[in-house]
Amino acid sequence: MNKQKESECSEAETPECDIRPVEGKKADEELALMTKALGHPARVQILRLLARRDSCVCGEIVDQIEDLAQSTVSQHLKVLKEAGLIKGEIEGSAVCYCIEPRGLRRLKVLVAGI
Amino acid sequence: MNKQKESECSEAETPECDIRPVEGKKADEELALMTKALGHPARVQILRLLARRDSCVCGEIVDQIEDLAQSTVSQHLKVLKEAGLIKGEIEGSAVCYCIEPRGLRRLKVLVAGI
DNA sequence: TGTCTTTATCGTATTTTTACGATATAGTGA
DNA sequence: TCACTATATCGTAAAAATACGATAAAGACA
Repeated sequence: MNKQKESECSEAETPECDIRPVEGKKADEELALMTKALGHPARVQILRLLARRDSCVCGEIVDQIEDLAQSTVSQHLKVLKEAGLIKGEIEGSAVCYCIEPRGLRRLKVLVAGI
Repeated sequence: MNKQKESECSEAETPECDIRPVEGKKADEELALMTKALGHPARVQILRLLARRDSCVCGEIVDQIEDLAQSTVSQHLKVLKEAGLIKGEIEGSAVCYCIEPRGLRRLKVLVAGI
């Protein structure tokens, strides 16, 4: 059984990352990395799951992603984390995942800028 | 040497595709397919190349993508085409590629809707 | 302490992606 | 007709992604 603790996601973000260029070689690579990370149905589902909440999700992600083993979901979480789209914080015995607002915002800006 | 013919991209689009849902399993798969297609620096570069123009680009794409063989670029174009993000029209002896406005718009809507 | 829960990591098999050179296809123009 | 050009496709090799079960790690709690 999974508990759900509602821990805070830090929503106060410094806007430094939002003023980087939205095109050029560097931006191309950045956008490619982020879209590649999002390029799997399970990862889209996870990102949506987290984006819909104000708070982090602790220990119920595996249950919500259908038909995938725990280790596989963990791997998908890692991909999203490495792309800077989500973050995971150890919260007692569980790990709480939430959106990395800067990363998601950056993705949206880059896609909108195409 | 590559010629560049400036052929028209049809910009008048029926908006049917813009009123589909932006979340749910179907939308997740759609978004995953599109972002996966975009998840490579060369393909981001190609999409940007085409998005910056009003017209199609005939036969100079390979030159602009550095360090990749012609056959590889052709493969990347195919991936983008299959994802509905670009289209290619045979224009005399050359093939002209341009943005598929509906597809790109759909991608933007889906990403913005996360 | 020992056991349970939760999540990450490892090892591995399978599939997919990426990239290339070679070749096919189809139009252009001498 | 015969080259020449532009693009796609084929065959193939190497790398990366995907998924799983098994196991490790670390906290919770009796």
